[in-house]
Amino acid sequence: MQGDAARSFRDLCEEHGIAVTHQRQVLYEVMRAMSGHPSPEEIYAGVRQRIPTISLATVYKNIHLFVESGVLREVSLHHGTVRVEMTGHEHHHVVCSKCKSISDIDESELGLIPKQDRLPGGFLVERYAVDVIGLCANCQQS
Amino acid sequence: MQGDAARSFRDLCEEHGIAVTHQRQVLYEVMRAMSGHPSPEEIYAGVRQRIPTISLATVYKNIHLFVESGVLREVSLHHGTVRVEMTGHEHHHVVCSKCKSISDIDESELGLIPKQDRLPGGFLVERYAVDVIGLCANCQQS
DNA sequence: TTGCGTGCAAACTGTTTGCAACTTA
DNA sequence: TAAGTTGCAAACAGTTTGCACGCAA
Repeated sequence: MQGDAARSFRDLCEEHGIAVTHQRQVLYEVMRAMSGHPSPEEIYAGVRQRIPTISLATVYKNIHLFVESGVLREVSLHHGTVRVEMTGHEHHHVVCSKCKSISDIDESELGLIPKQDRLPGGFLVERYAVDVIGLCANCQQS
Repeated sequence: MQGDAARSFRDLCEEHGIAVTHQRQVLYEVMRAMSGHPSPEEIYAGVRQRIPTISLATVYKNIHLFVESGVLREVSLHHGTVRVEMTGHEHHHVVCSKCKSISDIDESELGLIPKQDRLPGGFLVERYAVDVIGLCANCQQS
């Protein structure tokens, strides 16, 4: 397992021509293990458990690098800080407008979205990001 | 026209129990006249043409107020700063992942999205916000 | 008149940058 | 060894807050 993850990360770096450093490897593993949509601070806290001397600046620099490489995806969720998630299976987000909690929803649960590859005007579609906004079960009570 | 806008703004304030100040009225009119998804700074710049002494803090405070009242909607678009838009006809957003430009797209142009009022788990849906992410015509050339 | 709203300045938060020391390839 | 990466500290941008004064109701 460890071996597999290490290998694929090594490959990933090779693909994108970036160096394999201890920090990056741990960052990657920590983010893999984190569910949800962690903020840079949360990732920083996680990595610090294994590399106490890591700098927040390094975390930011590598988050950007990973986003550019396509390892991470930047998620835009009516939030104050940056949130990221590992790129993986297609899903969308359910956001409570009151408590701001976020959960994932599978595309199949949402009902099929009629996707177009190209929009009038020549826009080339990469993906659709759907946020379902409303009230979660808890917040409906108040 | 002027009269209508002033009247409806007055009503809006009454509905929400907030005072009608000169600043708020101008803010509202300026934002109405702005197309797209202005940032607080842009709104500030616009209002300053008519009230040069207005404070940025006032702009922020009233943006929050308007968002809470439902006059404005906070838009979440892979951007560094807050963006808002007037609430009005339903539309979604097309975002270029390279140059970060944003344009609106009407729901009808997008193809129908099968909307549910409730999601498994009891989540009560208010609305769907769809971001179509990809490359605009310009950015495809490079 | 009373309380809400404004403007100012200072504080804060999240993020970015410059640079010397150190690792990776 | 050369190029890329790290950690630190300082700089920044956007946003928020506290408070005295002023205006709407």
